[in-house]
Amino acid sequence: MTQLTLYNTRTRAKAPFTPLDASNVRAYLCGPTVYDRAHLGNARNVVIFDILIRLLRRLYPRVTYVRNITDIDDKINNRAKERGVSIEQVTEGPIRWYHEDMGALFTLPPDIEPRATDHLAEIIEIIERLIQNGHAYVAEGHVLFSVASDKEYGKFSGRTPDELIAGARVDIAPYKRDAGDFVLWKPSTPDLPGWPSPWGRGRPGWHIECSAMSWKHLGQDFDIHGGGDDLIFPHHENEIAQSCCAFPGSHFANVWVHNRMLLVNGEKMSKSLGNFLVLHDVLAKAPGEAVRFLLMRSHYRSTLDFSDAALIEARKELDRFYRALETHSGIEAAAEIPASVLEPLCDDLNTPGAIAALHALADAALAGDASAAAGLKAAGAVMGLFNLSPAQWFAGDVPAEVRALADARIAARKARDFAQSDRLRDEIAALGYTVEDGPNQTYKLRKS
RNA sequence: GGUCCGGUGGCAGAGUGGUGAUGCAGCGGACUGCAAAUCCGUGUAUGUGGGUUCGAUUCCCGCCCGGACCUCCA
Repeated sequence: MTQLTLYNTRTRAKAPFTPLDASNVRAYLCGPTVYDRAHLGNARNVVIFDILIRLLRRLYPRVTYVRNITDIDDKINNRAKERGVSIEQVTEGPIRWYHEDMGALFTLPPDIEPRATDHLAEIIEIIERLIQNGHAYVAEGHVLFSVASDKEYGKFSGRTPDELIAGARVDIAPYKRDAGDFVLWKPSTPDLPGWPSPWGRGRPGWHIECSAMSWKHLGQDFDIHGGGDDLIFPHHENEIAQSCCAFPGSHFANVWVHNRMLLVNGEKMSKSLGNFLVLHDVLAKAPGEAVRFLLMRSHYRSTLDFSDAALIEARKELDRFYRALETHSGIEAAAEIPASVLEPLCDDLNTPGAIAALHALADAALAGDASAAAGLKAAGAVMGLFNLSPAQWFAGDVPAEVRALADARIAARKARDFAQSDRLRDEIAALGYTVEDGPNQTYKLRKS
């Protein structure tokens, strides 16, 4: 079995992956805060993790994949207040859209998709433990984590408490003992959603829900925790602090996998900059698999600058793979993933390297090598590619009108009326299709 | 300001201490009524100045440029 190697943010180094329990690899991905449509950056994160999960499932008998939904959040509260509706009414649409959009990218659903609203008991228990352990304190109705109580605090993201204070750009709440202390629980006014707690009616802070949900579903220690690299600080630093201090002796996640941010026109795509591309809009102008492929064309730890040109290129590359599969139509995927693909994937998810190997397989398949086609299909499965039949990929459901024009064109060609034949080809092109002639008066249509 | 990452051909994008993958685009050719697809051939690159080395794109240092985090963000 090929050994999987992953870059671990915690150690800032690549290392062979060793599961805590090889019979059940446990992984957690920070999921969406559901108040809006998912954007393309969310998609990169989920697609990359999807490939990791597929790969792990090839390498280990069982993988438990947990991806949470954060449905408690001030932005959600604000929307609910603006619209005069419940938070459930705010989150219901975004959750459905999220599933639809991620499904369109052929990402696998997680095994467990816990919601913050279902884990108040666990959240409260962790906070109580932290207070008991002397890692948290109550102040003016808030419960705060005391960073000074945790000598490990800051190590993960590579910063010192001094740096945190120096870098603080926000007003420091007067009830905080240290500038870096963060909220575990905060009071809710009557007009805001709230839950009963030993500290009064309130709501959890931002980071605690992930500590609670990963604990509930994966245990105190688990294998892999993923997310975008903008979450390293403060989100993941705080998750580690909360979980490790609540459960002395535990180490929380073993390996931390962070993908780099997606850029648009050379700038980070973010909600605060307002330059984010809504995934749903991108999916409207390109096939989901092309979007997926685009997101794996560069290594997950390097920046990816999105452009329409890149999206077109991604689609063209997939065309070639589908053409190779088309020449061996109906072929079954090989039982084994070709080593030329598996090796780069196992080397810290080197998807561009794997794609290069895919091209070599496609070349061989186009030259008539059926085993290469079977290997291509197997390799595609672990990367979440080739989900459609070649006919679906190229043409989808061809309108009858286009079919009729193509049939008429074949008739014209039979009669050697090439002027008419070319006119019909132009008409077909105007409807968005390209017609390719095959042997013996056959043709193929594809979307142009 | 502090911390960190990166600069590879027209574009996208890997690897590697020893003549620089892969794709897209381009060019020439085969095939085709013409195309499309496919096949064959083909040009162009390691930001910059030093250092280490028999040899550096790869390691080290300076410089320039770009990006990220330090605040809600995947």
